[in-house]
Amino acid sequence: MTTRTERTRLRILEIALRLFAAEGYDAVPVTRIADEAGVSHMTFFRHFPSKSDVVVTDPYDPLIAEFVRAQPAGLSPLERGRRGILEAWSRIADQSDVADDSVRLRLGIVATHPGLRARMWESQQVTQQAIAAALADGGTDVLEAEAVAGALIGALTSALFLVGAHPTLGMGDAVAGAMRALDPGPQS
Amino acid sequence: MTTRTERTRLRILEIALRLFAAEGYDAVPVTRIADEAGVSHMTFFRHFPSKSDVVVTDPYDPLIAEFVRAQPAGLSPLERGRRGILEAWSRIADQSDVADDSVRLRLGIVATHPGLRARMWESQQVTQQAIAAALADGGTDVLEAEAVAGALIGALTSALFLVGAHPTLGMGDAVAGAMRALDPGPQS
DNA sequence: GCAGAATTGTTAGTCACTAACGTCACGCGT
DNA sequence: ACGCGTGACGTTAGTGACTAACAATTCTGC
Repeated sequence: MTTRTERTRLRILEIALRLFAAEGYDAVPVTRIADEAGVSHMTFFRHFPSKSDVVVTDPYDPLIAEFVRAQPAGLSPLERGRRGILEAWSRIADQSDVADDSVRLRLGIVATHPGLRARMWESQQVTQQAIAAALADGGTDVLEAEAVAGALIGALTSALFLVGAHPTLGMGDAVAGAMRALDPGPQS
Repeated sequence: MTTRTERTRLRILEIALRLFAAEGYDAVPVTRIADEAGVSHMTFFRHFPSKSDVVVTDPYDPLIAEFVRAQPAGLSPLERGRRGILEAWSRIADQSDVADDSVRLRLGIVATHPGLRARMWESQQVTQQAIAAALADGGTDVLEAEAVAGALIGALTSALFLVGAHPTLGMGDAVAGAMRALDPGPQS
């Protein structure tokens, strides 16, 4: 049951992504997208609070934080975060359609544009804060929780940008590789 | 020998920071800053390419990458990065004046503003890329180098935001704490 | 003091985004 | 099937960041 709102939103989104990919993000004004979608620029902004949201929005679940919270308290904060993200990813990868072409297309657009990279990082901050809160609730002190969460999101974000820049790199491999890079290896 | 350019730049900077701190970043238009500094808005933009540069610019040296590169090749990439940043920081802290009040003031303004946080992260990306390149030159594969660099900058950035939000937290302590959070501890 | 160079000002314009308010069409109940 | 209320959409007018082109000013070396 697709409502009218969803249809309009999707139409705007597809046209915008096509134009951005073809002509470049900065070269395409919002009015152009609105025109080609047969709507006014106001309608565009009602569906996407800002131009960049078209390309940056995907609900990278605060569900990640739940998986972090679920890790055994005996582990170091970094290790809890690592494993939480890995588990969350495998859960997400199951219900596929996340690794679909639209995501890759968006990552491709974002990866080449510093301002959009920053916007994407900004959008990940809610996840980062959720992870930090999960760790801090587990008794980790605030500075360490914040630093670990920042590191995890930083590594993850870098990996996703690589995916956008490298058509041959799979998202699953990238995420797994990023988390492996933070693996301390066997502890003494 | 302070040139005219430097004087004008400094005047704009001081007035802008004062206004931002007093009334909020979004509430102060560029024209207002220009007026109070006795210049036109064009002069503002000639000294600061964008409004946010006033608050986000400080040359957090690509010197960091040199210290990373200088770490022994036997260590893991993460460990090389950790130690490189720690050494770079101690070197920077020596020639003081980095930890001065202006930096804290700017961090305070940035920390409360999501868009500015993103801009600051964006400005750290040149350092991140330099670190990634340093690691990749040392034989680390690209994904791991990129992920580690992202993690380091992510942790560092989070720590700096905490400094901005917490007047009692010292910058040195924050940086040290952030790096400690990524310490794998004694390896087996 | 004067020529040339660097710095700044003026003006006019583009684009992202917002507020207020009017209008129309969709889909719901009857 | 048909009206009617609500939500989706349009229009207009405006603000603020930022740029280009060119004119005017101040500064500096000689």
